[in-house]
Order: sequence, then structure tokens, then C-alpha cells
Amino acid sequence: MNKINPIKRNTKQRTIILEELEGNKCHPTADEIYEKVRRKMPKISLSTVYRNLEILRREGVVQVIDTGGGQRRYDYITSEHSHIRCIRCGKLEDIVFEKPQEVIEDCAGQTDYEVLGCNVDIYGICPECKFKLTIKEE
Amino acid sequence: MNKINPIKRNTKQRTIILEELEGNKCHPTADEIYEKVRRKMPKISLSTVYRNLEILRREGVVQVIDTGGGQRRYDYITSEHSHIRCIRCGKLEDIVFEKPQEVIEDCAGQTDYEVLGCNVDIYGICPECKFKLTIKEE
DNA sequence: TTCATTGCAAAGGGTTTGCAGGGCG
DNA sequence: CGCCCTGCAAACCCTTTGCAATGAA
Repeated sequence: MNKINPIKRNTKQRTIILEELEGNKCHPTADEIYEKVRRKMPKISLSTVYRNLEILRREGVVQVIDTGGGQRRYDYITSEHSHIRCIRCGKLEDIVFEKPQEVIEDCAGQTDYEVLGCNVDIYGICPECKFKLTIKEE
Repeated sequence: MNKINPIKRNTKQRTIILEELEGNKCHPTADEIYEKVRRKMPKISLSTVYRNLEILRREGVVQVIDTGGGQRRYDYITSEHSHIRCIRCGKLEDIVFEKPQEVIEDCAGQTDYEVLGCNVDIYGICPECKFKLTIKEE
């Protein structure tokens, strides 16, 4: 769909950020990426992380997930998947949702928008928080 | 759990904010609500708007929609519906997605979460932006 | 050499919070 | 009357931006 603009210059910073994303199975925030990357390159700045994440987002390499107020999370895109989010602790996990195309088709007919895709955001309570709730229960 | 539901008082501010939400078919930001409400009550403060929106969210009266970086939008919940969002201008419109239950069931089996619901966030390009794009032809 | 990219610091913007006074129940 | 709620301002937090220096092509 979107033609990928070639990265103009391969800096060491960009390479390291990409490596960190590839090796990260969870969905780090910009700050978490920064902390990790800083171990390899202590003088890197937070803004460089943000700038590169923005470039990667434009290229379709990472997906940005807004978790409802806090920090954004960055998800290295390997395949189509959705997320389940805990409404208590904000944790995010992958989930395989099999029918995005059906959702898109179901909705495309109702609108004049050019529909590009869909995110299915499922929410609930994770096992840990569920456990804590049963303990605190009045 | 702790006492998180203090006795609620019906203040003029809260009533006016609720009225504005009920009468608003689109999905205003906190700031837009503030501007509207200010016409009826010039001395109301932005933080009061935020505080009440948070209370209404906890009560399930409004839905908070994170539009990916900008301001949050507040949606008075009348019935089950999803949204379509323009990735260029951020505009948000209602859309009727008929199968949330299917999505929930499809996902519930894959996880230990207690699944509570799902938001389907469809995105694309709205007619206005599509038109602008054909002119500029990036 | 060129100019995309960086580090630093400061600005930006939306949202939240501390406080003392106000007003609902 | 108690204490929830408000207005105000300042604090907060995450993210973006300006600028001179750096370094990839």
C-alpha cells in the first residue's frame, strides 16, 4: 500500500534502535527503548529515539499504540495482530484476531472514507489483576 | 477494594457538562466541551471539565477515545458503536459495527484475561482529505 | 562537500494536582 | 455541618522543536 521511503542515512543510533525493537517481544514505550538503548550507547538522547520511532512509523516498520492516556507503546510489526489490554495495569499483550478483513469490509460499505485498516482493541482484566481483586474484595 | 465511590453531588457544573455531552452528536475534546460550557457558565474552569469527565468515565457514561497522540475525545455512550478515524485530520465518526460479540468470543479463548469488551478502531482517509490529496498529489 | 541526523536544552500541549474557599446533601 | 466539589495556578508528563555540531554518502 504505502511505498516505503528509503532510509537516507544509516546512523549507529538508528541501527541500535531498530535492533532493540526487533529483539523486543513486548511493546515498549519510548522511554523503555531509550533506557535499553542507552546501555549500548550512553550518550544517545531521548529525542533521537523519538525521531527515529517517528521515521519508523512513517515507514510502516512500527505500529504506535495509544494506550489511553499514558505513554504510547511501539510495536515492531511482524504480522497482523491485535492487542488485549488490561484496564487496571495497562499491560498489553498480542492476540491473533483472524478476521480483520471481515471487519473492514463490514464497515467500508457504511462510509465514504477510504478504509485502510482496523485495530481491534480488546480490553479486560489480566490474571494478575484479577487475582489481586479477589484478595482485596470487601 | 478501597472506598472509591464517594457520595456524588449534583453541581451545576456537572449538570451542564452532562447536558452538553447529551446534546452533542460529535465527539468533542475536553477543550471543545469547555468552550461550549463556558457560554452558559463563564467562570467554569477547564480542570472542572476534566474532573467531571473522569467521573463520568468511571461511571460508564462517557467513553474516552484516544486518537493517537492529540487530544482525547469524549463520546457520550448511547449504544454500542465503533468509530472510524481519519489518519490525516483526526476526525472521528460513528460507525455501526455489528459483530463485537463475535470479536470478543473469537479472542476470549486465546487468553487468560477476563475479556470485558472491545473497541474496533477503523482508520482511513476521509473524503475531504482524499480530495486534498488528489490536488496536491504528493 | 552536502545536508540528514544528532545531542542538548527548552518549549509545547494536554492533563492532573494542591490548595483554600464554596456549596450540596 | 461535613466533606465533596470548584476555580485558579502551577506542576506534570510525554513529546516535539530550535540550533549548532557531527558524520554518512
